[in-house]
Amino acid sequence: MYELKIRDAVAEVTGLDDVKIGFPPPSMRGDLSTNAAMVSSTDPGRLCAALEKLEEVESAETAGPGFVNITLSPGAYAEELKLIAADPGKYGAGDRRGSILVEMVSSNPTGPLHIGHGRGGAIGDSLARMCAKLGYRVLREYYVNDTGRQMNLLGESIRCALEGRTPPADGYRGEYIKSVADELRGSSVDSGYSSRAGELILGWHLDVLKSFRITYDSVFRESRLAEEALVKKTVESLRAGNLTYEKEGALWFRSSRFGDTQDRVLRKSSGDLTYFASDCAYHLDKSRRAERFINVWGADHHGYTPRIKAFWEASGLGEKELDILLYQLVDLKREGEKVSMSTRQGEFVTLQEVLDEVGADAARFFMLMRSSDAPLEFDLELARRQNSSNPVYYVQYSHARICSVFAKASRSPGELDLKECDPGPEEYPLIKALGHFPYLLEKCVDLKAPHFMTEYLRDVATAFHKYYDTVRVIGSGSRQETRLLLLSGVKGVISSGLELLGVSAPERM
RNA sequence: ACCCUCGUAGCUCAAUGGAUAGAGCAACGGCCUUCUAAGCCGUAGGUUGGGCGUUCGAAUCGCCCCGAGGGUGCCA
Repeated sequence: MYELKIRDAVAEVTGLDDVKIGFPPPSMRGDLSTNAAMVSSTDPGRLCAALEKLEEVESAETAGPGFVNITLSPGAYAEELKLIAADPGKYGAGDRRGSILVEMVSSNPTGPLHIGHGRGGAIGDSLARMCAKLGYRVLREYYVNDTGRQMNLLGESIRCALEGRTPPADGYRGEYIKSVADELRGSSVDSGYSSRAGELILGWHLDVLKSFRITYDSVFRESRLAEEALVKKTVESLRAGNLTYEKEGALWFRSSRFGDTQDRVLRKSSGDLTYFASDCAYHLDKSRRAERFINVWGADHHGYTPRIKAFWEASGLGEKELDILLYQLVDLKREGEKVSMSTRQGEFVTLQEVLDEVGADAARFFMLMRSSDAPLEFDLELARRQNSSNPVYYVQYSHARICSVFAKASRSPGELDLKECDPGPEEYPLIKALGHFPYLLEKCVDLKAPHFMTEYLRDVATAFHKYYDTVRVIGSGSRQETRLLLLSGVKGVISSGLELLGVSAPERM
């Protein structure tokens, strides 16, 4: 954890609270670099002197326009490797406190999940895994809109399918409607088919997500809000707080006072409460279940975020962090051709179909390779290809190669002798790659950007493959134990990293 | 019309205001008698859409223009 230690030392000297540690360009001397002296107008010489007091630092020098470049001591490498090899699964784990609730996917149960839902799930779940690794208590929640117009339409569409009639013009069609209808044939229809159908489809969703390695701690149904009169209560409390007004027969929330572009209707002139009112009630209820919140939403909802944030502020919840993480939609391609994604016609490619075709490993890795801000091009052919053009195999292959070395050496990572740990310059670059893991993990969580992990794992895999190519492990005499320890460390970081992405680390390929 | 996101190598994309803008794929040329060649090494590829500004320093921040996608309901 030398990177974190050095970062904290730099923070102390410069007084900055967001110190960035980077790597100097390859042509320059030094293993780590910081611009903190420039940014904080600290005398770089003073920073160098302070850093050189650390046992992890061999030397520190000023370079360029005021960067401080740090050269690590041999002891830093040895200690880091011992730390990793002693308990690879625990390396990078943090002791952060508090609870985080991650809401993700939350699809209406009116049709199958598609690839876009998968992206939201992959981002949310991986972020949740990373938060948990840093020590937070994490809750994954699924919010289900199981009431309202769309659900009524679903019920109506099922009824039509059962009675052999054509569905309403704006109703749902497609093979899955027939499947649902078949399941419900002959069951009681006292309250229509919508609620039974919704539960059935919700079950499918949770099953697909499970095979996508996403499981939930809670499923919150919108219908519960009505049952417990929570929407009414929420609206009443806004009204009592003088945050609403009546206009043209409707009740409006003064969201524009809290940063929204306009006020929003809570109760229509028809007397019905809006979907927004339900969502407020849901967020109010949810706010009691954790200290911090992350909503993972498709970018098509971005216009909706100011009003929810406005409600959050208006309800006095501003001290609890609510992050709405938006992700751009997915362009599905097959051999370079865009795959049609029309929704109501039932022609879209479902998440299940993608999983059947490329497997959960490739699907998760691909969806996490890009920044959430960028649209994702998902090429089914590439994801399915079992060769070097597929990046997920590159990372997994490094893990399999290591397992193979241990098998060949008839040793196992758990039985190595830490006292034999004595890395030299050949090992340094690879240890340095491993040593970046704790810092990178914090970066992923703090920037809510799990895609950094995919890039990092490719870097580690590259460092490993280079090492493997030039350094012989088995039969290297007195060096062998150190090298096995290093491989054990690489194996640990790769499998931890893949685990955080929800991707398997195969022992053989 | 307004708002949001994006525009970086032939393609897909990285880069939390830093140093000579980096990877992968595709192309070309090398490396298996040795722990998995799903690997490694090398070559080539750029006016970061265009312009003006802010500053020690801009792909990143501001303004204008061009282009792509999304959003703007008393729908859910």
